[in-house]
Amino acid sequence: MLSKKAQYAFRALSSLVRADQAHRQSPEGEAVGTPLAISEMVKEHPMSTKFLESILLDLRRGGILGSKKGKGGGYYLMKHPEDTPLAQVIRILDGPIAPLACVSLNFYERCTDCNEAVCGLNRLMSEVRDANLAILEKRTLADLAVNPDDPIRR
Amino acid sequence: MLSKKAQYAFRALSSLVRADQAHRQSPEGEAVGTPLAISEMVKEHPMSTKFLESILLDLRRGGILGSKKGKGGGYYLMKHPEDTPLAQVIRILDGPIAPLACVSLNFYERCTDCNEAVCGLNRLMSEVRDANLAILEKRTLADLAVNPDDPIRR
DNA sequence: CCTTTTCCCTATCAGTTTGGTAGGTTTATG
DNA sequence: CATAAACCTACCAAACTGATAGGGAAAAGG
Repeated sequence: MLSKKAQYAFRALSSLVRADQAHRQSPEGEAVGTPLAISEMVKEHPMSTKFLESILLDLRRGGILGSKKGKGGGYYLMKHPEDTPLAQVIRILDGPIAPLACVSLNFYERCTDCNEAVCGLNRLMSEVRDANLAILEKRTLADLAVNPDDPIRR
Repeated sequence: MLSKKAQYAFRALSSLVRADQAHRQSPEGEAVGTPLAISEMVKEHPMSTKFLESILLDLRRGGILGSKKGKGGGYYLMKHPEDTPLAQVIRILDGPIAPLACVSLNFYERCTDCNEAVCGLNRLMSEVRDANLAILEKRTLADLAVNPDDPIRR
């Protein structure tokens, strides 16, 4: 199960994606977006401001967000939404995606008391990991903001 | 990530599957297997006896195992190994398989502050859930005990 | 400058979960 | 009746989770 942390992150990120899209559509749209303040995100998705703050900080340290201080400041996406897979967000906030440390690509830890080469569970959980990654590495922040009722997209 | 509880469960279950197989191959093999004592399982997979005890109790309450008390007693599988999907074991010990309660089939809880019909995260996490279930409902206890180096199976 | 607005940082906290231990009760076997 | 096993309840320390508190540092605008 995703932690509240990751869930809140995805909500805030969906606000940031929309801000990013609006920004890019404007005439003088640049690579780096107009910052969106925490207070704005909380207005859209009611939650503890301080808690969200710590989450956004993590995402910034993780390289997903940039920030700007002072009046008119806030957070913005460091890349195009399509270039940040959901997997990256989850890893920063919740850690491993794999169901076992001994099959994790990014948080690997040796299994102390099983032979990985012949361990049945290891093999099965590798399957599960791959199935998860197939989705979470392909799906990106852009997919978060999509409204399925929108007219056909290309 | 799977809890230690689920991991230990899978180890013990792999012992029980092998005991079950041995039993079925014997001349007078019956539907219900010869019980395997906790002490035997711990001999094979070193872990806290008492902790494993509580896990096996959960599996019995969950309908996966049967038990027999007294001398010569122990635990045995209630069904053929191929008839118990891994998903069932995980649900008993770790709860939901879905990454969000609002997309869980067995532990569903309404999302208080999002409209599920248009929530992007909900849609994406349903995808993840389905990918997981495709594996965990298909793979069974029988797959736990398979040795990939064995000669070709049919 | 000075004020306001914003992000930044550290510490703390109550509640829950996790992994595990202790100690005894009940039931079956020989 | 002794022994071996499952069964049950309670307890515990450590970690994690979700959240709060209280400032500090920097940018922008007057």
